[in-house]
Amino acid sequence: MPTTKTLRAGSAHKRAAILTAARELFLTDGFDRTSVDAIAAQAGVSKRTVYDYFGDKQTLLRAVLDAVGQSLVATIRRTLDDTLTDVTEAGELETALVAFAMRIATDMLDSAEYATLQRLAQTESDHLPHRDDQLITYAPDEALGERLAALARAGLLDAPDPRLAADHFIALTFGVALNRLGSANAAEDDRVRPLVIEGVRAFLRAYRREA
Amino acid sequence: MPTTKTLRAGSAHKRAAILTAARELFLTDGFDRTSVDAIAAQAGVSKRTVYDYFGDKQTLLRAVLDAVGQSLVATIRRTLDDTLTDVTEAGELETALVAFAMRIATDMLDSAEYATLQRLAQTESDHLPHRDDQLITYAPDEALGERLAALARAGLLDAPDPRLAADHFIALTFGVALNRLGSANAAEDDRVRPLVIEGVRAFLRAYRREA
DNA sequence: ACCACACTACACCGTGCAGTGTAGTTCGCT
DNA sequence: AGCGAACTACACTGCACGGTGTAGTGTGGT
Repeated sequence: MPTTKTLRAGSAHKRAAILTAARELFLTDGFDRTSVDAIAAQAGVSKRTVYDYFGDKQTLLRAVLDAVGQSLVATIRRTLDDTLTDVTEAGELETALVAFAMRIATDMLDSAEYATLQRLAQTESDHLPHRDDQLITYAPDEALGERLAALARAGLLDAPDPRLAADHFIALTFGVALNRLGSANAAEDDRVRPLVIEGVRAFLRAYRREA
Repeated sequence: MPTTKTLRAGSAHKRAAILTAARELFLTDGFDRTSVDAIAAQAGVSKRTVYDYFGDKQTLLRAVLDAVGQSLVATIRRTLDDTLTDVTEAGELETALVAFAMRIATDMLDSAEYATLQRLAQTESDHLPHRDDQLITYAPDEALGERLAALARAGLLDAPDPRLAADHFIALTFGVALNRLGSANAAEDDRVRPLVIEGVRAFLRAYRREA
C-alpha cells in the first residue's frame, strides 16, 4: 500500500474532491452557470488538473452522475436489507415501511439530488451518451418491487404487480414529500415525517391483504 | 376594433409569438443554452423587439412562467368542472377520475412543462422575485382537494384530509406516469392510460368509503 | 404631405467562460 | 544528485452571448 498510497490516494482524494465540488456547484447553480474555474477553486485544485482528470465539462458531469447513481443504488439496497428483511407479521409492516422511507429520505437527499442532476444532464447538456442510465434510474423501483413481492408471498400484501406497487409506494411517500417541500430540505424538515406516515398508511390501505 | 386591431393585435400577436418561442426553447434547451437571438429567430421577430417588449432575459422567463401557470390553473379548473361535477354514484367514480386524469395528462403536457420551467427558474436564474408562485404551484392540488372534499361529503370517499388525498391522487397518477416515462411524451403514449387507470384504482382502494 | 410609431437589420461592446500550452515547483524513487 | 510524474500558476485564444445604439423602412392617422 505505501507504494500506491500517497500517489493513488492523493489522486483518488483529488478526484473525489473534484467530483464533490462539481456535484455541489452543479446542484446549486446549474450546469451552465458553474464555471470549471469555480469547481477547481472549490476542490482546492488547479483548473488544469480538472482537465487532466476529466477531459471536459460534459465528461465531468457524466462522472458526477455515475458516482451519485452508484451511491444511490447502494444506499437503497442497504436500507432495504436493514429495514424490510425480517418483517413477518402484519403489525410490523407499517413501522417497517415508515422506517425504510424515512431512512431513504434522510440518509439521502441523494435521491432528490440524483433526479435534479438527471434533469440537468438531460436538458442542459443535451445528449450525452445515454448508456445504462435507465438501469440506474429504475434500480430503486425494481429493488423495492422485489421486496414487496416477497412481502406479498408472505401473505402480508396483496400486490399482483409488485413493480407497480413499488412505484405507487415511492409516489405516495417521496413523490408527495418532494412535491410539497422543495427538494432542498429532505433531511431536517419536521414536515417530512407526517407526510411519509400518511403516505405509508394510504399505501397499506390500497395494498394490504384483505383478511 | 379596426383602430386597435392591426396595432394591438399585431402587438399581442408578436408578444404571444415571443412567449411561445421562448417557452419551447427554454424547455428543450434550458434557460442558459437558449440565446435571445434564437428566441427572436423562432418568433420571427428582431432581437431588438424582444428587448423592447420584455426588458431582459430574466423578465422574459418570468413572463413565460406566468403565462404557463395561468393557463395551467385555468385548464385544471375547467377540466375539474367538466369531469367531476355531477358524480353522485359510486359506480361512476372510477370512470370519472380516470377521465379527469387522462384529460389533464393529454390536454396538458403543460403540467410537466410548468414543473420543468419552475425548476429552471429556481435553479438556473437563481432568485427572480418570487411573488405568488406558490399560489399558482399549489392551486391544482387545492382545486382538486375541494372537489374531493365534495365527493367525501356526498359519501363517496373517505377523505378526512382532502388536500392530502389530492396530493396522493396526483402522485399515483401523474407522478407515476412522469416518473416512468420521460416528461416528453404525456399525450400520445399508449402506456399512459393503463398507468393512470391503475393509479386511480389504487387511490380508490385507499380512499373509497367503506360500506 | 407629414408625423409618430412599431419594427427590422446590423454593427458593436464587454464579458465570461471552455479549453490549451507551458514554465516552474514539489516530491517520491532510484 | 538526478529523473519523472503530479500538480500549480498563469497567460492566452476563441467564441458565444447579453445587451445597446442607430439608421432605415413601412404604415396608419391627421
